[in-house]
Amino acid sequence: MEKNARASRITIRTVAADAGVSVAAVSKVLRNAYGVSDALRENVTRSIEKLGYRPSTAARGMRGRTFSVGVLLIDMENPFLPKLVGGFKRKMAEAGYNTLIGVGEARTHVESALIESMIDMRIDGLLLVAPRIAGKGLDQFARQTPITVVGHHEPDAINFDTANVDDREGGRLATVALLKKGYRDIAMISPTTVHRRPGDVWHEREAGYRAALSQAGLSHVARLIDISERPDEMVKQINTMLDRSDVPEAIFCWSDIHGVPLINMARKRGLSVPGDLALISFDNSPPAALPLIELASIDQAPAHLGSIAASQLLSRIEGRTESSHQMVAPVFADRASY
Amino acid sequence: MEKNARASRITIRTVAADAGVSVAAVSKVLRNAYGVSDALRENVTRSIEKLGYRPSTAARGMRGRTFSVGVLLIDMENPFLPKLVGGFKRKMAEAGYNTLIGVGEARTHVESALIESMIDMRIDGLLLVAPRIAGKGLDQFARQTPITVVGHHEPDAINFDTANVDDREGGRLATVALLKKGYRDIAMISPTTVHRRPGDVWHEREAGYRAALSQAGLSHVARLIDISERPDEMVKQINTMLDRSDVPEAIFCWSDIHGVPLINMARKRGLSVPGDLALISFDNSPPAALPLIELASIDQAPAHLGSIAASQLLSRIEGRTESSHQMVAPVFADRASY
DNA sequence: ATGAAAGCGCTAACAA
DNA sequence: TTGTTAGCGCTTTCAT
Repeated sequence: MEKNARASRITIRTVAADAGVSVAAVSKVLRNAYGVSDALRENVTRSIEKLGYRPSTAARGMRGRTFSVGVLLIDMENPFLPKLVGGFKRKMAEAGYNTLIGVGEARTHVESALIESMIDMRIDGLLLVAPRIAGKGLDQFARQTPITVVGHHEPDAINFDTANVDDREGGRLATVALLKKGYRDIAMISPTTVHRRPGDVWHEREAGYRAALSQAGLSHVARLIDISERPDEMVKQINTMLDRSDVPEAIFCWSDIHGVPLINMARKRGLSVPGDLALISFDNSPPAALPLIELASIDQAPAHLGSIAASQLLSRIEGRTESSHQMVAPVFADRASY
Repeated sequence: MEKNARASRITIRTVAADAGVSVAAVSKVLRNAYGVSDALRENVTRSIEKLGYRPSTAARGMRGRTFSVGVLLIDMENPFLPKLVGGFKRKMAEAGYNTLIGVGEARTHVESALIESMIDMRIDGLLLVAPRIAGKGLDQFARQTPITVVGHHEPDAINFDTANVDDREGGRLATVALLKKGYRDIAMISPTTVHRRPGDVWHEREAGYRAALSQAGLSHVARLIDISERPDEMVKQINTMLDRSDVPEAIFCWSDIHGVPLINMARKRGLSVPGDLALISFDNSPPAALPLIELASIDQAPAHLGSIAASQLLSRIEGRTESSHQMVAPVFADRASY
């Protein structure tokens, strides 16, 4: 450290000296520990405020809790995420916890590094949002810190919790809505080629799509159209699809990430949505609701989901060991795109 | 801690024992410190890898660096931010630093709590993006950790650095573009009533707007239209504005946050943009580029800005004490909205 | 070149 | 109820 001239810190010892008590006494007041007289508490509190003392999280982390939790986001660009994080953060704040966020960039080694780094900082728990790491990898980390996962189903996991929208039901809702309008040629757009693992949300959404078709006796029309996660490739793929002669009547798109560009590009080509192409998507992110877009979408109630995840994490931190796997009901954001 | 059965940690002592050396030796290898033989280094490195040892950031923070930096974001919703953070994060990662993000919600006390919490975790430096805290408040924090500020001008600050787009020039560019098209009745939309402090970006953008009008001999037409930061109020205000009989010919909007809803609502009402209303905005965030929106906007080169901020922070961490205040040139993202 | 030992700022037994 | 004290996992003199 080049410059150690940075304001010399006020430590627990400074406070103890000022209040004329032991450091243990100050520590107890800090932690609301049992067995402190009102007089002592008040005395210490006064000193703390007078000196503007703040306990060092780093030092606390070496023994007890840091009262900080981490969130690992798959990326920052998905406009669906802010509300999720907001709901989580609010609930954690009520319980006195700070929320720190890391971005995993959908790359497993970035994710691992970040998770390890947060564990090494002694955060008290971790929320993973649509992590690439799954199964045994998660279990491994769950041994080191309480973990809740959102955006990935793993109903049999016992060492960590999950909170998800019922993705299957969401896929079913969307498909049924299209069927009710009389569409029969209904395709689904989804990343079908990369990173497929059981528990991934697009598996579930696809299952709902197939279930709805099946129930309508239309299993044979099921058609999956692959889409890349890279923006430039995605644009190409959408163009290719729209160029073809067999453009579906209706499309259920696994996420607004792809649904919003699709509706934009289709209309820009002069296609009428829903006239020439009906479209329902997933996530109900803010862009889908823009007046010029009006894309029908399945809402995940993200703030609520975040709040549930926070509750799970809090109780894990408090010592719960049985796993909790929660699902919330999707809500159809009905708009004129189908 | 209820459950301390969590896998007992591999510490520096475990490694030292395994390698048959002292903890000091291991620490030196860890930090690439001076005076370690190749044999010892290799020996220790082998043990570290064999045991899968990772140093505790919390413990490190008590003495040396944590190799983690914090980012304080004003919010997560602004689609302009991800690229900024991405550029910053990439550069910091190259230098071996981890990036942790906090969200200040545009509320000074949330910001303070978060900054303090990050300082208490012993992060090595801090990037503040459009903070509400300014001036002396920033100086106070800058005494405790290296700080770089983006999205807020404070060219005279000596204890921290700033990196910004030339907001004034951006405002000028936008206004000149409107003037060149022949518009004369050009208004600016900006939050004029709340939280105004010198250095805020909208001051600068407004100055550029006024400068352009002035140069065209049109100072007298300058008209500021206030806009709220709360989404619901904002919608009301835009409706009110569009209801009036004196809707401007052209509008320079301080940010896409408001420009995107505006162009949506205007067109939804049947107004042609640019036919009935010309519009140029600021930030060039992804929604502005959507085919159905095509909103001309001033680009801040956010990834570059983030990268510059990272360089500043790194050199501060290395001990630089003179301040650095950098500006990058704005780029006009020319689209058919004016 | 290597190691012993004294902290860093806290928490938590344990004593008083 | 309060204080003493032994760590937590590291870094960093200072000896050797």
